[in-house]
Amino acid sequence: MRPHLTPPITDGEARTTPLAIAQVLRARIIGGNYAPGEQLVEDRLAKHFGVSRIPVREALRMLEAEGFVELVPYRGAFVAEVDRDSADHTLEIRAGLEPIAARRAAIFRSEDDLEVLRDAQARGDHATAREQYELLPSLNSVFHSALWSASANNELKNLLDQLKFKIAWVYSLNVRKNAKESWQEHKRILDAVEAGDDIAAEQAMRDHIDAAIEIHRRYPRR
Amino acid sequence: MRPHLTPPITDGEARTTPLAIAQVLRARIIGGNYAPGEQLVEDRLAKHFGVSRIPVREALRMLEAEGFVELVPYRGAFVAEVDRDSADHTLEIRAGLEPIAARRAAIFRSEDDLEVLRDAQARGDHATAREQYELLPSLNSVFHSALWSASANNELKNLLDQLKFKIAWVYSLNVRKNAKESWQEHKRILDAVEAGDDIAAEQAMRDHIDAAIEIHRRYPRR
DNA sequence: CAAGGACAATTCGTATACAATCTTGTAACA
DNA sequence: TGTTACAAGATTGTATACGAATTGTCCTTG
Repeated sequence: MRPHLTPPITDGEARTTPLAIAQVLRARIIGGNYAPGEQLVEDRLAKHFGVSRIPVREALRMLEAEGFVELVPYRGAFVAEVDRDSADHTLEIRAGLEPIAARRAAIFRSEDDLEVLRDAQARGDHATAREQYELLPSLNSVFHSALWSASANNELKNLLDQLKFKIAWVYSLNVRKNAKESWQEHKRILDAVEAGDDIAAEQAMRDHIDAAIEIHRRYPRR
Repeated sequence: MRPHLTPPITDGEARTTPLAIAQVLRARIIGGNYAPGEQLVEDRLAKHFGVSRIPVREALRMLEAEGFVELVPYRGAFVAEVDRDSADHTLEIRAGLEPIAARRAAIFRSEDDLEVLRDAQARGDHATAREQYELLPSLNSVFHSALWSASANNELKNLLDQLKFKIAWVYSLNVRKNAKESWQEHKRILDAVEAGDDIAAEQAMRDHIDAAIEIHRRYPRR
């Protein structure tokens, strides 16, 4: 399967070529390999990945929808600029949506959801206690993703899944310093979700996001 | 410009062919011309629009990002199903975002923004008083769009602009009965935005959206 | 008669080729 | 010197053609 280009596209397992290309490009944009505003020339990318321009174009369309590139007709694709303001704006959107997810999760969570949340929480605590900070970003991602799934609102989950990459981009440089507080906040959210207390879950998540934004404001990356 | 296909694509002015096709398809999906779950065969659409499959594919990618179609690799594009739940879920997302926009609008609105808002409000009141209900949906859209612009959060505006179509889809059948109350609520929002009272604006918008959801729940479309 | 496999038909995936458009540099002109 | 016109180069837009995956059908086989 995927006849022409298995070698260059290193991504683990993407069902289609455009998806694989999009993942690589997204990771590079988040990782800062491309300068903001830089043009992504289709032909160059196509040669780089060893494919034709068609799948590259589709990948760029996906990244456009996620806000990582801007597509200008007859001009090309340009890496989006993430200035201080647009970072704030993205976090503000997150602040509007995550509390809703938490509230719903407290109502609709299944036993399986709780399982995953408890597990992520335990691993997070563990890693924090041992100061294995490099593990935290992915554990954090697991915790939040599990909450979105538990919210039983698929549109919301999809939206937050998309935002996730952008938030990762925003946060990319300053990994949150106060890991311990962060996982204490998670604990509070988890407790509320377990108890089925939707109001408390919403409030706990609101506090959690606000704290993250506060930290982000205090230690600006650029 | 747009060499090959000016006649079939009736859209007003879209800069590129895929955009024009996407607009037509979106309108048809919202308008109920395609059954939910129905497959949109690229070849058929291409012939219908008098273009090749390439621009059709790009249009479908856009609609996928907006949640109107589902793209399955090697199977095709299918019109999304909007059941009762997913409609609720979309409205819930809106309920999370619009109050933020209103709060920010109260802080950042320019004199031009206020101009547009006052104008929309006046026209809405006028149309309501004369019972010209057919004018209300577009005026309502103008009012809300102006608020999003005034919020000075471009990411939020883009997101709400996308959601707009889906919300239109959700509401498509039952135009809100109580137009008068709706525009009284707008008035309250506008007053708060004019006064620069961000807390009041946020609360007024929250009430407005909640009322809309309540109506929607009371008069289900399917 | 049910289960499994070969095959055909349909549809998507993408490589190639060429047309349309935009940008930039240059030269003629006021 | 500043401005416009134009041509060349680069890049995107899309039509065509063919390869690949999926699905359904019909045949075989136990």
